[in-house]
Amino acid sequence: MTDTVESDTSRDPAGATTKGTPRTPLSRERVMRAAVDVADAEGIAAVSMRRIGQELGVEAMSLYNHVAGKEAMLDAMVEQVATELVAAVASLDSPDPAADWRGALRARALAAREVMLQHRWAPGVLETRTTMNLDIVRYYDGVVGILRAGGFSHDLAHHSLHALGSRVIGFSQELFDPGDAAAGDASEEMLAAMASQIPHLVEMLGEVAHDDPGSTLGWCDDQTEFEFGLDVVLDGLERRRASTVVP
Amino acid sequence: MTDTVESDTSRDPAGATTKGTPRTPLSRERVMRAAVDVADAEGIAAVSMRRIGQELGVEAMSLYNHVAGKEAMLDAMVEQVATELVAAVASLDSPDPAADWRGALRARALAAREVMLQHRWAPGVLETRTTMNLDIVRYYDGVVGILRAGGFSHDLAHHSLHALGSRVIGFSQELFDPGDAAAGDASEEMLAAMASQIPHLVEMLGEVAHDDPGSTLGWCDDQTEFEFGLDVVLDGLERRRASTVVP
DNA sequence: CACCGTATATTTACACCGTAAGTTCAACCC
DNA sequence: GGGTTGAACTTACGGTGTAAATATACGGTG
Repeated sequence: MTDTVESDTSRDPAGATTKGTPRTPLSRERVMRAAVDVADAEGIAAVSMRRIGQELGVEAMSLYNHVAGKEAMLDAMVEQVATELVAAVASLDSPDPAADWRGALRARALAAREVMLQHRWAPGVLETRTTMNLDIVRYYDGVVGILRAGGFSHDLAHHSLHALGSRVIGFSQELFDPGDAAAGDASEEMLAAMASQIPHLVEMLGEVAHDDPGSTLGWCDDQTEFEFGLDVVLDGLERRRASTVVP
Repeated sequence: MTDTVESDTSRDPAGATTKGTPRTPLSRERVMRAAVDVADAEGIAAVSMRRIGQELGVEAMSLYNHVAGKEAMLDAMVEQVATELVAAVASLDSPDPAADWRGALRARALAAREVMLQHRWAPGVLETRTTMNLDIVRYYDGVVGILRAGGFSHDLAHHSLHALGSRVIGFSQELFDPGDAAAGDASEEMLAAMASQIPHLVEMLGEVAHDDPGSTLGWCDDQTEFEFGLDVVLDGLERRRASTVVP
């Protein structure tokens, strides 16, 4: 690295040129990091080839030297999340599955959830992937391992995977955020006006809001609800597992 | 309406013109039906303004006379599904919720599922909607009604909604179709090669495939798995409900 | 009948998207 | 130096959604 002749070439963002200055080269690594950063900060919709090229001070087409295309880039993005995911799960001292499969699985799901919360775009992208990702599959393999250790038959383990669905990997889609939706405007009086249409919901909302005043309609604690749902499923599975043990 | 001079103007697909022939006018109704049809037949990706304009023998911009924009069109599309959904639920003689809330809820979810299976694009689109749809909310209201009749507190009913998630509305996303994914190519020997990476999955797959030979890796019966998962959740909820009844 | 307002359809245009193909150019090796 | 090579750039094409201006036909009124 000759120390930058500075013949004004000034601020060429690609990092280069006209003499001597070695352009800091692009790399798959850098591309992927930029893509994930943009997605984290501005949502997956903001991720376009031109946009993340611009992020790196480079033309869109240059990215194609390191990524096969957008679809491949999305694949690599979930790959990155998957890596974080296995890392989070690895550095986790969960209960021995043989003694407490529920605790082990619960810990896993919650660890996964923490990763997912840092990449809110990941669930949506994950769903659109058509090719599987090895790390994700390994994660599921671990889940099956826990179930097996806990005394599940293969068949029941298989059903359990389906029953848990995306919860086991740290998320469960919210159809629409009741906060956003209902709070569109005039939330309360609007709801009152619709009372005849949706009496049960209005009544329920009224009581829940009353019990926990403040933030009128942002009434759902994501974390609480996630854990509740997870526990409900785990309960149901435990019943089934226990009933397979011949008495 | 002069009776169609038929001066050959022939097959102008917009239905009109050059003299007399009354153009069969576009209508929000027709636009929406075309949109849903295209989505059903070719997937949501095929739904573009130009494409569905062409479907109606009309230029893309003409659609804007009947729909505010694409986002509004997607809204209307889920609205259509929601209408089918409430209709399906209405013409349903489910058990009396007061006597059998689980049966009532189960019937509802399965009826909803039947609708969703005819519009496979609907779940995905539903998730992207930011504004709520009245019929959908009404559907949820009915769910709460069943829970209440079954003896759920408002609080527990609320948690239950979250626990059930999208299952109560007839679907639960499959992360990726194990059939498609694993069967990418060389399914079996590839799996054998990965056995060390994902031992539990391979073992499970082996056994399940053995028990139910044929269609090597399309081993998951959607309907069965959906019902299993639904029942697991319903079980867990019943336990919680029962434990709130002071003995 | 002639006219004109109104509603509808079309045309044109723009800014974005992903990406195939061709071109420039700096860095390296002989 | 000359040639090679590979990364970055430029250009171009067909796609998207949609704003704005334009053309067309219909219906009611004089």
